[in-house]
Amino acid sequence: MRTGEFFAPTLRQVSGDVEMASHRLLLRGGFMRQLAAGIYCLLPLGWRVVHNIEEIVREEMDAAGAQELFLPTLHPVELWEKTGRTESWGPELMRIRDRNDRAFCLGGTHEEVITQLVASGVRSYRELPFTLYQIQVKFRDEIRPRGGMVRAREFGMKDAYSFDRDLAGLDRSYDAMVEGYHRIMQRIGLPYHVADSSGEGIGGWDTREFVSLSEAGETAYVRCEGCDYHATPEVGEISTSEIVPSDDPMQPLERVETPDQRTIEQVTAFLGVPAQRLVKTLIYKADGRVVAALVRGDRDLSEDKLKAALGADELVMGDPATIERVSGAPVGFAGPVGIKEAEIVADEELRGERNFVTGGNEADLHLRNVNWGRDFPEPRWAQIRNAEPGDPCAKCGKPLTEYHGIELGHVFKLGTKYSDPLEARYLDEDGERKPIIMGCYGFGTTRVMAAVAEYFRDDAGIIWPRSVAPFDAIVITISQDDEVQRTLAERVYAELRAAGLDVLLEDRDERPGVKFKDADLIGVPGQIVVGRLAGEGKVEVRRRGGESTTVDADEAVAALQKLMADNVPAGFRPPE
RNA sequence: CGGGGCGUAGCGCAGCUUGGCAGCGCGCCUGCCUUGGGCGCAGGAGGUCGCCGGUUCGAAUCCGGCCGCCCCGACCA
Repeated sequence: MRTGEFFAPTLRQVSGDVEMASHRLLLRGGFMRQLAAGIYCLLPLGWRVVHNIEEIVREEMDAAGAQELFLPTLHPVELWEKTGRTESWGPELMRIRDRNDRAFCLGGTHEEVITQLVASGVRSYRELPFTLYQIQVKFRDEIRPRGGMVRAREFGMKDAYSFDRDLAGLDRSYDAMVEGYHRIMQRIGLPYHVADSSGEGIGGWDTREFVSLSEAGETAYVRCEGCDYHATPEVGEISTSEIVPSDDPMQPLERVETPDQRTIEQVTAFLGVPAQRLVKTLIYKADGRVVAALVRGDRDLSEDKLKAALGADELVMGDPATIERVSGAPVGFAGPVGIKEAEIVADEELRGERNFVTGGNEADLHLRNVNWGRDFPEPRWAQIRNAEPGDPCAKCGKPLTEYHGIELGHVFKLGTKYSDPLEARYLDEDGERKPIIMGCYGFGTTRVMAAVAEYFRDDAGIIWPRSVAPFDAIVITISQDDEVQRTLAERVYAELRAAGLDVLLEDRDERPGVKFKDADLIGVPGQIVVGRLAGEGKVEVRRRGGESTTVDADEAVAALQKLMADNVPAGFRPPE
């Protein structure tokens, strides 16, 4: 391909509004253009990168035994109603209507469609197990898209679904997918971690995320340096062995007027008490019954952990009416003392706390020197708070640290969450009809492009790993007017292509600086410069972000292949 | 959804406070010059100032409404 006819409009400047480095570089390099908030055109360069990522994913999915298919983007809304996800997804589900006013949505994921499909095609245990996948566009009406392809409303994703007879089969299918994901990440070359996480909008257990490290990443994770345990804060396990009962004497219970002081910040400021001396009371409904969850004022409640502790299928925040009913006070003053109707679940950490401040279950009232066992019955204890940096690791006791990352892959065991409501069943050898056991496995292909650009870059532009690079190499003439250079460049270009490389020939009549800047910006791994040494038959061979050498034109192909033997330039360090 | 900011030439921006010829840089076109890191000189094209309405002799500028985009925050009692 010749640059003169290749559609890759690079930009010298992009709006100051665009903050994330990968976003800026992908726009500047002509990989993508925005059409609307969170919606992007992939230009030839960007599409080549995504295509390369897709090919790696496709090969590894096939190698793991999965079969590719292609499902519709338009889904009848009734199908989503059957699984209750029109409710749980709410406005994130993109909805449209057809000419007959029939309600459809644009697929944000495909559990419903594929489960219904499989339900209609599987009769017997003899037909199981199998795993299906597709590489498709997904639509999610995100509250706030950001970072270009990091969080878009329309994005590319590979989604796979496994169908098994039983849990043991699911474990095998799941392990095969996890293994495939490791191979995909290794082939792409992006450093990554695997973190325990929660089911979010999909639902399930043994959920893990494949995460690319990035300070610009929008998701926080905790990690144990001691045993390399990684998790999202919502599920990260904290050791409780350090909790010791306080031997502070219990002080007499005190009522304090706190007019209009509802939030933790307000109450700490008003009473002059640090947040860790407060206990906040959060009212939830778990499968319909009311629960009061207690955590220390400076902690975050983990709905995932609370849900697990209660063994609940559904957990939602209490609505204001419920809160007022059980607490007898407007929202903002709930507390455990004298609360009605609600089961009290307290974070284990509170075992070690005495004389804390809670809401008073009366308007404008808080209580000081509250103690469990005396002022309210000993609650049910469970770990229901988010892990934070500094918390001891549950596995080895070392303090957890925090980092940010970009979630690229997410694997779940679903069980019968979708096969039950959609009646995807098979007849087992004992003659019994049983629900198919499912797993699902997502991988964000367009997001990977952004994550790679975020990690592999320098001040001049992107430094693509060979595995996903839009081209293998670019041949640049210093002076396009110089016939010797032009001829030699054409020869090297032809030889590189004959060697099976995907090559750009920079044949524009631009000044050298412009060509170099553009070549660095788009980040093609191999650069061959045909310049003043062309008369001697010599060219310069460079690795973007790496080493360079001057060789005889005859040796250019071999020299380039040697410089590009590694997927990523040796000694590469990410910025910052 | 709450808060903040922005919308002016293909791109990046100034002008708006104090109403009076629509500007700058880059890019683009033509010519000359130049050719190892976003050259130089000369000439030129290119605008419904986001949209609708109002005030005014006169609106990019003031007022109202709408649309779009960006950033921050969001069940924490």
